[in-house]
Amino acid sequence: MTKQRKLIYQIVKDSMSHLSAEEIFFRAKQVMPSISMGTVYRNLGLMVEDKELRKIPFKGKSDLFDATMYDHEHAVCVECGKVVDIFIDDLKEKIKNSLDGYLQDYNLTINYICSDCLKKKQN
Amino acid sequence: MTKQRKLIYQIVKDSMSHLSAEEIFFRAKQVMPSISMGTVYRNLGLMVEDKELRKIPFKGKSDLFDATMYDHEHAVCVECGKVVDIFIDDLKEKIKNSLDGYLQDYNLTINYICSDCLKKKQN
DNA sequence: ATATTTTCAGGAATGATTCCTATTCCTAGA
DNA sequence: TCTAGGAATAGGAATCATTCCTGAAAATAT
Repeated sequence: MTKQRKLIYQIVKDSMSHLSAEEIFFRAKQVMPSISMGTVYRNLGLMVEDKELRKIPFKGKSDLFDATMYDHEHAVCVECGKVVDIFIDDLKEKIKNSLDGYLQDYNLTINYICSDCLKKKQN
Repeated sequence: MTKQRKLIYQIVKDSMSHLSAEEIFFRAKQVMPSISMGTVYRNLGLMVEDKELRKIPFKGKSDLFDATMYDHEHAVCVECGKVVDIFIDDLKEKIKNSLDGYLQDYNLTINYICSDCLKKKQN
């Protein structure tokens, strides 16, 4: 494991939020100024393959990455951009049961308005 | 409703499959050779807004469009690219219940290997 | 220590989608 | 019927996250 990869992993692991490749790149650059975007993307991709990290794809926006590996979904507030984890019981099982074939992976992305932003809109 | 928009709608409506903007553009061009990609995208976007069409986003690939407006999800075979409709009971309700805020919309994309491709791989 | 393999930095290429601008099309009213 | 004004179009440039490419550096094996 190269030092670049270790650094990238630590940044994602230590973060309590979901980070984009660009954000990871910025943080990594403060520690290792010579690191490049290509290295960030390549290592993130490899770690996702190895199931050390999870990639959360957002169409039209940047992918986000986190180190939380148990099953959960993601909801984005369309007003403030906040991303929260969502748990839906047995979603994976339900998908498997509805499917004629082998389930490789799935992604559920929810767009919502968080309660904070709802309150602001009412005023 | 302009004739471009009517044509685009008919192409999507008449298709039994899920079409990309490029495919729609290609088909439209055969009827109306002067139509442009911008027009296709703009009208698709407007019709999605008006809930006449549904957009199925695929990160890293083209969006697909269909005219089937009831709740359903989509599974893509990672081997052959086939897209099938999937039904999961009460998914919308379950999402609402897990969410602290207002549900705007959601998208569930499933990557799987269809039974045909599974058979081919076993040989 | 040297050869071989892997990874890197930096930047160019990609490709779906959006944006921009000048032109064309519609439509309501005179 | 004619015309002014707004709406929609064609065509192409711009965008932006991501991937790909290349020569250099680093790690590992011999």
